[in-house]
Amino acid sequence: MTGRAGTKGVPREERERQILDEAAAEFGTHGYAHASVAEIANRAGISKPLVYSYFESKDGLFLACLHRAGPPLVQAVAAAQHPVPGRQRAADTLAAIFTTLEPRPHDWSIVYDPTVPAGSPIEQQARKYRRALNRLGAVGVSEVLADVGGYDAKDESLLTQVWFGVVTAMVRWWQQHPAQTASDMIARSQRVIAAL
Amino acid sequence: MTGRAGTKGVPREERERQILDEAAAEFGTHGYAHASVAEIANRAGISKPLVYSYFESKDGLFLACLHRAGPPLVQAVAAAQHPVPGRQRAADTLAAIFTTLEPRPHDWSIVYDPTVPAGSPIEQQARKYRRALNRLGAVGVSEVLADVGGYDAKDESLLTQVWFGVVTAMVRWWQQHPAQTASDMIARSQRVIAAL
DNA sequence: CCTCGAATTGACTCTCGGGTAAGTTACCTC
DNA sequence: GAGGTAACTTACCCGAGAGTCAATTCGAGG
Repeated sequence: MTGRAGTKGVPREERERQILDEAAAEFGTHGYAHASVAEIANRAGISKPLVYSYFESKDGLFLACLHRAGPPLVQAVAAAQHPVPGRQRAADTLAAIFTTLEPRPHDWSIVYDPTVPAGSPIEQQARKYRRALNRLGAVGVSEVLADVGGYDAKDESLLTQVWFGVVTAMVRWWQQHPAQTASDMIARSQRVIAAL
Repeated sequence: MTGRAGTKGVPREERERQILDEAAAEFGTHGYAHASVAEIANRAGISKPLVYSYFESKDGLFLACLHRAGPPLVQAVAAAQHPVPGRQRAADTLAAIFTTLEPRPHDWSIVYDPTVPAGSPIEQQARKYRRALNRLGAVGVSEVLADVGGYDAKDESLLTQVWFGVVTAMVRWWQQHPAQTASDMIARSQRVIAAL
């Protein structure tokens, strides 16, 4: 933005962090396909080639965001699975997700970005994280369904997708109400779950 | 695809219907921003300029899809609102939605397409339909919340968003399992709702 | 059978965004 | 203070996709 070339004294590590933060926000709001690298550079106050010099490509940049977002989520959700009844387990899982997402709520949208090109390496990586989360979610789901009985495998798949639809909806709502803290969200989600 | 110009004897009205069908599928799967008019033309077995001669622009094409998708949904959902307890009302509403969506499940994704450019006329039109559906959904939501009490306006907004997240998740699941009929979906959704 | 309009196309332009080449500034070291 | 290197930029290339133009074929009236 200065118009002049030459270093500004910001070390690579710190710059990379700034870029990743802005990229996560941009990818999270517009999705991979709509996000523009130039816009990400703008937000970070630098120029496009610097982004390309640190991360090789748009894919590389997204992948870096993914690798920062995915593992903490998987780990937190796995740690939240205790043998308690369905509603409580759902609430615990949501609490773990909100806590993990506190620094960057957009990270969820990155893992569940529907606009990444099918078959691309980034889609495969995202799918790995999603599959891990899916497996964890399916446990709670089948437990809930088993209580009532009379269901088939497709019902299970449907309810799992509904569950992630619920999480996604809550996270998106959070993104639209950034003033809310993670604790606020946990409290709200508990009230909402109780109402069902 | 013939390679030759000249009429193929298909009257405008029928061609428009074909184009709209393919456009709905394409917009529904890839979203407005990713959908390519050339690809829509391909699927319909015609060339791009014909699409532009019937619908003026990509916006015009999307708008036509919107106007075919929105009103039936709003009307069906409105008609499904009876003064019954929360769970039952949700099931009724879902049944109305699935029935309306039977010919083209992608129509839901068109009304809720997150990739339409903000501020554009098509976004404003889509927002109108969404707002209508939202108002109807909010009635059921506030009723559900009132039963337990101790909630605020933000909780209401959150639960409304969650409700539409649930519907969207179910419709998306349907799109991935096209062999299911509307009746199948209604039965599944009822089982799932009962399990909560 | 001749013309007129509707249906239809190949081939073009223009813009936008990913990606690159080559150069510029500042600091650090000897 | 003369390199060398890390942090930066401007200016460009190129492919994809929206949108346009001029021509071509066919069927229906006179």
